Amino acid sequence: MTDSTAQGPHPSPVRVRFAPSPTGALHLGGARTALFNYLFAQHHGGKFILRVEDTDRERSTEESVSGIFDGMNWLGLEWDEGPFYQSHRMERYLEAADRLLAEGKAYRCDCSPDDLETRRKAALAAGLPPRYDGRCRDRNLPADTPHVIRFKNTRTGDVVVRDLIRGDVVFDAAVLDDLVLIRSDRTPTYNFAVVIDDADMAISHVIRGDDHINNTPRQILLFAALGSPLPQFAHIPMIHGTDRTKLSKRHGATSVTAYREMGYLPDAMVNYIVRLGWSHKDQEIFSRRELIDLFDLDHVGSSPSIFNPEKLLWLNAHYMKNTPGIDLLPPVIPFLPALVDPLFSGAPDSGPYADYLVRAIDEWKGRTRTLVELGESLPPFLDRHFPYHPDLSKKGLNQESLPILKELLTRIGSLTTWDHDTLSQLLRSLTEEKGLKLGQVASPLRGALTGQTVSPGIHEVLLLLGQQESLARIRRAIRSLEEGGNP
RNA sequence: GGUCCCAUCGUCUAGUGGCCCAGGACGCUGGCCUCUCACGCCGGAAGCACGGGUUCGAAACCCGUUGGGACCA
Repeated sequence: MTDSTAQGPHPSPVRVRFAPSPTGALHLGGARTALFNYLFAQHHGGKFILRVEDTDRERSTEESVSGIFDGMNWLGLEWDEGPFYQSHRMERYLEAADRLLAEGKAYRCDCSPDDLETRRKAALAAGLPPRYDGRCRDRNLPADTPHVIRFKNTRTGDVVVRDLIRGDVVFDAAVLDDLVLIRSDRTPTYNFAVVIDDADMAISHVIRGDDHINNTPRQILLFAALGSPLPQFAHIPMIHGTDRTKLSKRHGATSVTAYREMGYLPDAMVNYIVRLGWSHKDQEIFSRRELIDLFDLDHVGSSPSIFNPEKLLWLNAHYMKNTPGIDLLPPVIPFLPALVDPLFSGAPDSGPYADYLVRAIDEWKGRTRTLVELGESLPPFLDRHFPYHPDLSKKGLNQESLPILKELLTRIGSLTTWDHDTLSQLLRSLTEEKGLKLGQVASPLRGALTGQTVSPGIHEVLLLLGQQESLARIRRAIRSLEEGGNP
């Protein structure tokens, strides 16, 4: 295996993590972060760890947790370890904070929010940065008074984030605050819990959204204070909506499972989001195997990208067309409408019904872009009672076509073989004898067979429906024309 | 407001100093194929934000400007 990261061979086994806060569904940005972590782990033969950052009990919900798992499963992003929950590790954070306290690397602080606010404003007014002034640093407050635990930050020098995607990002330590590690209610803050977890889980590479890059210098200092080895960092750019702001609910469907409901295939989704920020030369289509073989951090771009639903649609159409009908059957079943007079009885997932459906899917899948469209196209082939499209008389299914339909009824009825060549020859000789173009026969026939103005090729439609059903449908159209003028 | 990041067609991107008066893809568009609709194929319009450097040479390196974004407050 070749190593492709900027900093040479990994000194330790590759262990990456996806660490969502369960405060909503798995959205496109989160899914891409998870995907990049998954692919990186797979590529390097490492481990992909799932960690639920649910320390915010107010905003975290069970629904979000299961929604995130659901989304990851749908996309096929299997994790090797976890899920771990931060809410189950509260004792661990307290213990780590106590150790820092004992080592003089942290201190208790009882400044009230009001005090803090007053001093912050005063600092601002005096033209100073509005950070914590360190009042409690050396007070050695007793443990039995209400307090927060703050990190005793270094105040001089630079903190350099050696980012695999952005290069070195330099922060002035003086602008970093004495950040709170443990709140007065004994819960850990985000930055503290993350560092403890990443250290405990021996994470080798932190691959996450670049909305976290400003947190990184603080985290680096915490790793150092803890005496834990520093992981490598890779901050990937955000995905934006069309208005170029961070993707959120305002931009419409942003959860990945919403796309499942809209009839998208998980492989198309994966292929789309992997190309948002990552590329391999000019290649657009990647199999899962290729992704694992080719993925690297070197070719992750550094500018944010905008979600483009049109391209996702195109990719989905591509995957629909290139997926065997048999594999499209299970996912399309939920999109089939209820039928009035079905050709088959029973469930559509097995037996002759399933066999027929697979053939119908194979005829249609190249003309539909989503499972929703596919599901909508199938009913005329599954149901004897379909309506006639209002444009059909214009398209040729009208009084003038009556003789042709009757001729078709006779000739098709007398066939003893039923294959593409026979049907093709039948239609060819009929058009030649009558001096017609194929369209003048195919169009009314299509209307009679399907009630639709568009369909797969006329021979394929006949083959699919079978001789008896085709004849029944032609008879129905003739009757309807004779009785009602137009169908 | 502070800190940090970003900047190639409308969008996703290739590009790691000469192969680029910039390549691919989506979308748009002209045509071909054709029984309908798609698919497919061939063609077209469309971009290096701006200004300075560095260099024999800059989309690429540096500085600045402008614009955008994220985080914190």
